[in-house]
Amino acid sequence: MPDTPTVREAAEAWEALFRCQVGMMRRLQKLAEFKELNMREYDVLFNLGRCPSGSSRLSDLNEHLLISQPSLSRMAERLEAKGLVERRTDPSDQRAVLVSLTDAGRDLQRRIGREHVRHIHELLAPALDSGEMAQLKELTGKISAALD
Amino acid sequence: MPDTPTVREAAEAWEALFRCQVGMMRRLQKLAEFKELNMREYDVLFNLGRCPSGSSRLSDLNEHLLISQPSLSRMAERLEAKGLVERRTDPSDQRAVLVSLTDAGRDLQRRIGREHVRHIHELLAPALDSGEMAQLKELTGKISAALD
DNA sequence: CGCTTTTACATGCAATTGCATAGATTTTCT
DNA sequence: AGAAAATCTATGCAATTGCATGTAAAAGCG
Repeated sequence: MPDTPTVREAAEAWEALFRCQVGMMRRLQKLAEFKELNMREYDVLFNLGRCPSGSSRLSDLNEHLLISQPSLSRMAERLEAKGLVERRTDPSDQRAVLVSLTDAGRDLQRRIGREHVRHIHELLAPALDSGEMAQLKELTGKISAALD
Repeated sequence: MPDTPTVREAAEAWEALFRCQVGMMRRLQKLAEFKELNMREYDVLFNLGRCPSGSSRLSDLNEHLLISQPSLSRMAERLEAKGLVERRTDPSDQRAVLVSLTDAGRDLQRRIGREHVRHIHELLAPALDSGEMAQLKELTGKISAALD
């Protein structure tokens, strides 16, 4: 029967997850697709890409990232300078800035994304079978859900 | 029967794991235990703490971290200046630098570690039961193993 | 409605980071 | 052994980051 976890069990599960993430990241970061855009910047484009409305406030975007608010503010500036995103004041809240992908940004995100996904598959497929992938997705999904 | 995973299944599992990690990190980073030492620095002390020999080459240490080699080199400098680690040339390889925890470093790592583990438990326990923790540990462990 | 508090983003500035490279040692190869 | 290649760390330097703070707009409140 599912027992309530001990501190040790939680710590060991987290450590394993963390190490796994570091190991994956170390390999993924070096790949060619992140030559022109590093993972942090790609992550911004990726998050914008899956915005239902097509645009997002900087502050909302920031919730999904590990970087600080000032850092994101400046990254948005740089991405705009590269022509990958557009920034405009939110008409319904003059304080806020809405960011959205330009066509070039969307293209680049997709191009990098395809390579990225291919490499993820290469790294994970030897380790887990189809059922285990589903388990991992479910377990980590539960944690994310519990954090909100 | 365990099927070989599709690209999509791998991508979804990875995305779920990644999001989970970001969510956890965002919460953990802000906590009081990382006021005097940020997570990256703590991670260095943590890795040194579990070195069987008590010390590690910078380059070996670097394998477990996401930061670059020059960045670790300078972080070691700063940690030494804070009296948390010691650095000495590896007698068996004059190029290498062995880093080890000082007593103060070990104490600080343990003190932070206790709080950290407590908070990890607080975040994870509502999400997963004991058996699920074990599953998560095993799945992520398999991935880490496959990466080597 | 005025006044305080909160929220959202930008900016000054010092600290940290990564890239490219150098310096020193070890390893490999012939 | 001797030359060439690989390995390990350090450093110059520009770019990025975070912290503290500033500015402007919105929300809350008596």
